Amino acid sequence: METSTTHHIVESLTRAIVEHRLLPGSKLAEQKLADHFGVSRTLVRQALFQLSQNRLIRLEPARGAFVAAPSVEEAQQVFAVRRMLEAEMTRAFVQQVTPEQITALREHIQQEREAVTQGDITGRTELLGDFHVRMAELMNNDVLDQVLGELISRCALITLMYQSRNEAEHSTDEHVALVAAFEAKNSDLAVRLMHEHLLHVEASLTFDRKVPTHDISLALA
Amino acid sequence: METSTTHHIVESLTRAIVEHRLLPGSKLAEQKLADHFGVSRTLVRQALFQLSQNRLIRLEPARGAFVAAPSVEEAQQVFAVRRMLEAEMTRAFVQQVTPEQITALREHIQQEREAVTQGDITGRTELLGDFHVRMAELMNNDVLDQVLGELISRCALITLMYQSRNEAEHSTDEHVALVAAFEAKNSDLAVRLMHEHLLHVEASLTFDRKVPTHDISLALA
DNA sequence: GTCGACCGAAGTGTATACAATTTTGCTTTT
DNA sequence: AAAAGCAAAATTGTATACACTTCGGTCGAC
Repeated sequence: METSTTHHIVESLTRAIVEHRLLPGSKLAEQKLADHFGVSRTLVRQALFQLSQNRLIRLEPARGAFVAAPSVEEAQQVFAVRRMLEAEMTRAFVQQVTPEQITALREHIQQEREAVTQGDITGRTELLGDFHVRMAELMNNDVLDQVLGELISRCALITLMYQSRNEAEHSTDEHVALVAAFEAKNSDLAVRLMHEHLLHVEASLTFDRKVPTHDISLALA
Repeated sequence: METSTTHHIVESLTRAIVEHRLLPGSKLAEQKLADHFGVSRTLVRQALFQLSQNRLIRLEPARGAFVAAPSVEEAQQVFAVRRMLEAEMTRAFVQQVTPEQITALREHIQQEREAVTQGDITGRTELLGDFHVRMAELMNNDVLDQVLGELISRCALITLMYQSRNEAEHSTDEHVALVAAFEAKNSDLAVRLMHEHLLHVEASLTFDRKVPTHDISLALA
């Protein structure tokens, strides 16, 4: 199962949603997608089901698929879980971090800076989230990667909608401070910095800008 | 989408796997399942895909679906994540716990005891895991429920395989101690007890009993 | 006797056909 | 003119048909 064709459709739709070429609330009609990708509805339906598991779209019985519009509230819940999980992850990370890993994280931060200065909004959002996933990867725990990866991708949409350039720069600075604490093997400091970092990112999202939507009842609520 | 028929198939297969009527490694042929449930392969495939997302089965391209045989190693990774997440969850829980919630947890523990004394292995495993999910539910964070629920169901299979009655009784006793710490609002103690509790459960799983399997290459390895 | 190639059966992957439901727009009624 | 009802079109849900891959076994070469 799990063919590469279906995967390609998932990737393509994911990019479109994350890059806001498809706005929250948009209807995703199966036949139109099938025509566009040159496949049958079968594969499109597989892809849509997978996207619904990633919370990028919403499936309504007999009505179809719609691009998800994650609420700020939902993002706050995700951040609450991230703070719980990543605080302890950070503590464990500091205890087993190696100089090579420090170097790798610093290289990652360099990429973040480039994306921020170049105004690559999608790239910077992805890289800023990936910093945390990189940490998880370095701990040799596949389950941890996966859980954290899900959490981060789950609020990627809303982060994209709400995060400004200044806030992105601030995040990168906080990543720098975190790595310094890792290098100093100061786990208490690292945990505190991580906790505050996540609070800052969350706080930057609560500015209630208008969320574009096609769902009338939601737009008028 | 997401029809009730597909859901029924998922539930039915889940029970069969969790109750060990289908052993790890067993092949799940689409047509046989379709005949059994009186539906087409289409719905069976949807159900199988969903089960693969829950890690209850493994899908191999062009080869089919097989009941998962989670390794002890994988379970250990899940427990490592649970310790991270639940330690902090416990801290937050104690800060906002109410007397009614204490009562509700004690009632839950009573159910655990009944399942243990009656030798209801499936029931006790589910209830022992549910204690942790109940805590998550009481925190009004849907994302937390869901993430923790996934983690717990993910090692339900292996817990069932490896946990003895004595170990189950021990778990219940630890739940009692935890609730006492909640009631005393002693968050440091509660966090420590939770951490140790999860270590104990994990330790009880590492006895390397033989895992029944139909996968020859794995059986001979 | 063992190894390898080929062929048939079985099973999965994809497309298409058909059924059921929803949506839409027109007509009718008040 | 607005609302309700109805019928056709569009869309989703399910089944089936067909293509392609894998698996087992037999036959033949060495």
